Amino acid sequence: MDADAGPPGGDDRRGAGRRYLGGLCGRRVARHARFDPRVAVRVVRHARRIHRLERVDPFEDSANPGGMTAVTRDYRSTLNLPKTAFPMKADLTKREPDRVKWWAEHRTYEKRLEKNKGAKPWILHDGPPYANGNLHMGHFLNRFLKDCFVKIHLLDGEWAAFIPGWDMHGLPIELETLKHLGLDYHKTDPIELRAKCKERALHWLDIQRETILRMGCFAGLYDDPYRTIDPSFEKAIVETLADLAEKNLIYKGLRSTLWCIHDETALAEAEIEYDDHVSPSIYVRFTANEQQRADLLQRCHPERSAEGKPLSIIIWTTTPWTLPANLMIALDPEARYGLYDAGDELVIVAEALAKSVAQKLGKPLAGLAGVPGAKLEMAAVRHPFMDRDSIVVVADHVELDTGTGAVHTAPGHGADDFELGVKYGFAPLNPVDAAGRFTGEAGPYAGREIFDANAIIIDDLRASGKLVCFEDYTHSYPHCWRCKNPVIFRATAQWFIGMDRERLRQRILEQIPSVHWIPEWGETRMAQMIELHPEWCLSRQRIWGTPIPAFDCEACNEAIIDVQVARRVAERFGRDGSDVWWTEPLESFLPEGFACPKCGGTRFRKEMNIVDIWFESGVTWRGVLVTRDQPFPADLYLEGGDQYRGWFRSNLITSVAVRDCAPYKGVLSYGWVNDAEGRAMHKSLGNYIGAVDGMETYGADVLRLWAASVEWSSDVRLGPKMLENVGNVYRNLRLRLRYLLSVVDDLPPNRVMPRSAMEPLDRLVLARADALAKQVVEDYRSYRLHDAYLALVAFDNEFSAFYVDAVKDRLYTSARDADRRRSAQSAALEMLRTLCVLLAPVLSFTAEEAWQFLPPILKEQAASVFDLSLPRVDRLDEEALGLWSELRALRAKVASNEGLRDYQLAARVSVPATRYERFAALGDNLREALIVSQVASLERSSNADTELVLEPAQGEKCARCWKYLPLGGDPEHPSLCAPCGAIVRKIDETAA
RNA sequence: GGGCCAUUAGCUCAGCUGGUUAGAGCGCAUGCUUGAUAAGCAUGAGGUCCCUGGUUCGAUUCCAGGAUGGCCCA
Repeated sequence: MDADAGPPGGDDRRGAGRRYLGGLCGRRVARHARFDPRVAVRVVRHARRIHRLERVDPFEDSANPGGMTAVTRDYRSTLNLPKTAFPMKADLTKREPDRVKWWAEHRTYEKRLEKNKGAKPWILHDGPPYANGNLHMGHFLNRFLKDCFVKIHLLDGEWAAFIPGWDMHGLPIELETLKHLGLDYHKTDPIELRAKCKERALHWLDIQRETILRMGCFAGLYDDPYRTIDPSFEKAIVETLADLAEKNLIYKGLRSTLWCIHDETALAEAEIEYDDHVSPSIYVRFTANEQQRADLLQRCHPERSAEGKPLSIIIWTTTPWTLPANLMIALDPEARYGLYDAGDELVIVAEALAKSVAQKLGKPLAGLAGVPGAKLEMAAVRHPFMDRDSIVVVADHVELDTGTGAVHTAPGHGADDFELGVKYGFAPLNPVDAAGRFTGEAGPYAGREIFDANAIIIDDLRASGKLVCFEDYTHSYPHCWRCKNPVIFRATAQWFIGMDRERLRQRILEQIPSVHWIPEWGETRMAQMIELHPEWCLSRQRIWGTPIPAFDCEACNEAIIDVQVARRVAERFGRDGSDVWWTEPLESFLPEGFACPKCGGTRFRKEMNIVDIWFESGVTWRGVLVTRDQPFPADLYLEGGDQYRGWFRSNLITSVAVRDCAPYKGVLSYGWVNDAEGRAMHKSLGNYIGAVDGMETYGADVLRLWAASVEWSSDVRLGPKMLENVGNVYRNLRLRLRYLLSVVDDLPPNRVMPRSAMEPLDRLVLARADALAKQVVEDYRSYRLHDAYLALVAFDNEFSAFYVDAVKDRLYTSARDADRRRSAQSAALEMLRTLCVLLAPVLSFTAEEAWQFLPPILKEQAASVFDLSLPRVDRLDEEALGLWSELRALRAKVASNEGLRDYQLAARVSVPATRYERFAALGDNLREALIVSQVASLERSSNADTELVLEPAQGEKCARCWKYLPLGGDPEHPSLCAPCGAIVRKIDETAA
């Protein structure tokens, strides 16, 4: 027996193909004709096709040895070929906008939510995007993920009420508005500016909402979003402030705050960006007077006499303008500091840095003595140009890798410095005004702009001999996130949340482990964020925001935030909005007879600071979940990883402060969207893809599929090549849906068969589909979108190449209403439902489109794909799954057999008896699955336990079904096999 | 500079607690089909598992150090 027996003439066919193409390859055509290479490949394939149609098929010849290819009747019209109006070409950019309208008109989301009413709630609480500017692909990912998970939970039968929102106050909008309208901040009436800001923010909200809807996010949701400018939201903000005041967590105090002299406002940590900046780096002598010199020498106990040389502590700074505010010099208490003879002077610096200081001095240093920094505490030297002393203190933030180990300390101009000032009892000296000019306290520099003063101070130091050295120094320096100018530290009176009052920080840390963090490292990340959180500065000196409901006593200047007053203000804002703070007199918010709790005064000044917008978005749990009667805490917060420091943190702090409970049960974070090379996208780099551009180029569904195809728990990449890649996968998925639609097209509802009545192979494929559904649903429920994507694509492939290819014969050649055909169609219908519902959360547009092309009578109650439910598969049919994979392996073996390859219908396959028996239950479906004409069992006695035997099928090729069978049973149809003959006869009779 | 994350085929990704020839989809090449047809099927070529050490009988996997990129912070 010749197992390699293939159809005769095979070699000729290959030869013919090769001759015709003459080595032409797609890319060469492309270069020549200057088209898209993919188009060129199609051109080549088309050329081959034409060629083959014209040539004589040697296969046909061999089937009819006599060469009598009698041109018989064309039986094609008697087949049940697939048919559907579902277009092959997606035309997403054209069709998607219509679908958006369709969903809105059909109120698809509202209806589904209504249907799920009373079910278990699942609340994804929306972190508000900032209503300023167009949306980028990071926003796309954000919106897609939220939409996708909301849809998953809706399809899973839960009450997934999602309330989207916008963050609408704040400096960026205020600045954008001023710029857009060409207004001068100082000359604009606050109420007018606030009105303009509101208008501007609403303008951006509309644009962003439009974009989000275009993404396929459920319409209807967006009719009534929450907005931080809503009176009800402002009320929640002020109520929270009142609660914080009641709980002793809010206070006004002088603090060294990050301050932008350009925008004239204090900045929160979150409003700072670090960027390289060139600063003047100077080493400066702080020289002791006679008495101080004696004290220092006594502390050091030099072995040799120090004679009469002047003694200085040398400090290093990169901010000369802070020198007028210098009050102290900080040393590391444990590190050793040396007293050195530099020839004509004595200097004190850290021993570890003496070498580098010697270089700066340009003189060798000879050690005279060494002591730990602690020994010098409370010693003093003279300020280089102000008429006062600078006191030596110790601190553990002193670094010993740069500078001199003696740190210039100005409590008015640095966080560490401030803390030290508090510790040693120095009130911060702040000789700089809001606009960055020196005040009278800066002595000779009064009136100068601080950065301009750097050069003058350096010149003066040089002239007075206090300057050791000066050079440019490039380092990472904090900048204002808005205006990009370098910021400074400046001590001002601000409102704070006391992170360390009432064990707040500790209480927050205690809540963190009870939250489900995805990925897991989110837990340590958040703990870190809380541990590192400094006192939270709440106040901002701008007007586009919610006022802090406080006031100062005119008599004693006491800053007052009174719980009862704050609650009255909250009520009032809830009715009329926060403009009333500007339009109404303070008295209208005070209860009758209110007096200063400190001095009894009755005249007050309104606090005109507004609250940090991070605080506003930080109370969305209250402004949305509580205000709109949603369950608290929410099931999930879902944002980019940058929000551990932002919204995840701000909500956690305020919620624990007020309710002693995290506002979320789970937190899911995703990574950054970078370009194809993994670099951050920037408009200036030209690698930026806007959300609207992306959708107009590729279609929202392709972008949605992209988002599911990448592993977004860490950073993801996005570029044209990837989107083309995903586009191909999209096309495959679409065409499989299309094929299924074309199969079920003529299936009458009363002929839809239950699984139990189906052909064995159809039951197997549905068992496999169950396994898919089970996995995908589990993945969906645990937010593993990417795993679901992989499973769907893999199944899609397996399904198409194995099952569909096999079942075509049954679908096309059976009698139209034969049970064996209706069985395959019923399986296809079930498959279609399963695939549509599984794909709907991701490919919302395409799944809905496919569903709408299903014959209405087969849709049952589901007007939209979102009326379906995710399959609930409790138990898998393991036996069927085992059989399925064995069958696939057998088929692969048959199909990959050299010689037989590609000509399977011409073959008869004999399989080992044990195998054959294994598949006995499949009946004729075994032959069908192998796509051969005949299957037989090998004799038990043969030792071919693992071998297949392949031989030419007996009989001839039926002109209708193409299987090899005995022909000619019916004289009227000599080229047909018996079953085909009977079917054609019946068709002819009906037609007649 | 510090914390965290990532690095597997041209691209996107699998690879469970260490164990034979590291897998999938897309792309590419070749062949088949022309009854899913601007489609379908089959086969194949692609890998220094980022690098260097260490632990181990054995490392893509564990440990340490480094490189590159990213986020967050200084």
